[in-house]
Amino acid sequence: MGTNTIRAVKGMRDLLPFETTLWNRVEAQAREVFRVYGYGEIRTPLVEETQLFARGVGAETDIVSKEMYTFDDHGDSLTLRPEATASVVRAYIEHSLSRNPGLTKLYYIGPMFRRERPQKGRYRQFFQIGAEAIGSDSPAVDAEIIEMLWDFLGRVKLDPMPEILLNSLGDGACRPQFLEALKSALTGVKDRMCSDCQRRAETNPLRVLDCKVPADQEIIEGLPKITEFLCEPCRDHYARVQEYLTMRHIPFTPTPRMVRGLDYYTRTTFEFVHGSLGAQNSVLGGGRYDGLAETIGGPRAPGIGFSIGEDRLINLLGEAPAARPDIYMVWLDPESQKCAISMAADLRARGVVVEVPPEARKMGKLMEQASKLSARFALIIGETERVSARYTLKDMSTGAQETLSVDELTKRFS
RNA sequence: GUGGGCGUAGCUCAGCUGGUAGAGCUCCGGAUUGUGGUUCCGGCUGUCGCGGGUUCAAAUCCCGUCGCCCACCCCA
Repeated sequence: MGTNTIRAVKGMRDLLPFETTLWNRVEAQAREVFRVYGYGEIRTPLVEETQLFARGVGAETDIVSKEMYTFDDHGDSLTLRPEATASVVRAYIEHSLSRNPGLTKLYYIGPMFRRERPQKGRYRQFFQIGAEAIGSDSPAVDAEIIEMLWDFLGRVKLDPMPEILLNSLGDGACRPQFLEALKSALTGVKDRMCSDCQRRAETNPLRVLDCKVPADQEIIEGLPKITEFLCEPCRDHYARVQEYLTMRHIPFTPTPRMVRGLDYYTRTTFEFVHGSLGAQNSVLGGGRYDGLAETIGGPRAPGIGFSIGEDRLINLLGEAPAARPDIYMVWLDPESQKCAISMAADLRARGVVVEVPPEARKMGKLMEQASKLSARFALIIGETERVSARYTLKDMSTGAQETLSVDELTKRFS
């Protein structure tokens, strides 16, 4: 690798064929699950007005305050989307989707951008598969969306399945009271906590609950819990989400200490965590955002959604078997090449994976290539085959050969 | 933004206390001008990340820098 070689920019990577087969499989599975749950695909722009994220996601969040790719476009401040929920809700408002009958259920698959220091399972361009159900605040919607995720992860055969952490963050009526209680409790104990927590106590008290420093755990145990402060409607909502999940036999762990990094979350929040992901153990996260639409200037539109870290999910799934040709065309002279080309066209039209070598080579080399590419069969086409109109099909794993007419051959592979 | 580890061939890596670069795999060719996977023979590829310093001499020691990885912060 020379010094002047141009390489992919930091935190962004190429996905090569041996990886994309698995990516495509996962995405196809996601689309199928979304389809049967009644979700339609939405494709929003990768670039939005910076204000959308500043107001939607929250100006004080880490994402907005220090991780966005923002640039000036002839006087307009634009940014590469760091997440998709704000865009989807923006589109929901812009196109008056609330006029459609029933819930608006949308899904998306695509790249997001955050300028963070890369590490395992964290990239500056990363992919998310997500969905949003907008237009209802019913707890049944919360449970169904989690069911859909559980269904999806089962279908892609994630093993073991992740742990579902569940919490409620309350709403505008009760969360402020909890925050007050938390802040006043912290003033008494923060001096005995780690330096990060002392800082968080000021900037983002909720995050203190999420601290992993062992020495702080006992103190955190003694802090107020959000669930003790939920107002009646929020308490009821949370209880019913749990009932609906239990009814569906979906295991979950109520986790009052789990908080989320985006400002728009209200009530239900959840996170699916997996042990073998390193420090970035969250495979997906989501929650309810009953106030988001209003925050970005629309009508009230309660909603709930999630986003799956596709890079992380893929990480957990291992590797897909390599693609291999069904037939490698071993042609031996120019006339046979023509023959190989036209037979390949017929076979490919039937979905058979056919490889036609581009240049004339010795038969031994061609067989060697067929073998190296793990072709299932080699089809030998030479003068002998042409004059008899019967072609030699060799099974590469057993070495058995047989001669077939074109008709027999197509029948064999249809 | 902060900390730690690591940068030698396409890949995995060796190279001890400084003497100016190697192995395996891959790739290409031949043994084998109509038969591969085994075997044998031959061959290609490196500014030893980059820059500077010490030295008669640096892949090796020192400084700086860049990159990658992991962790922190935070999060998908």
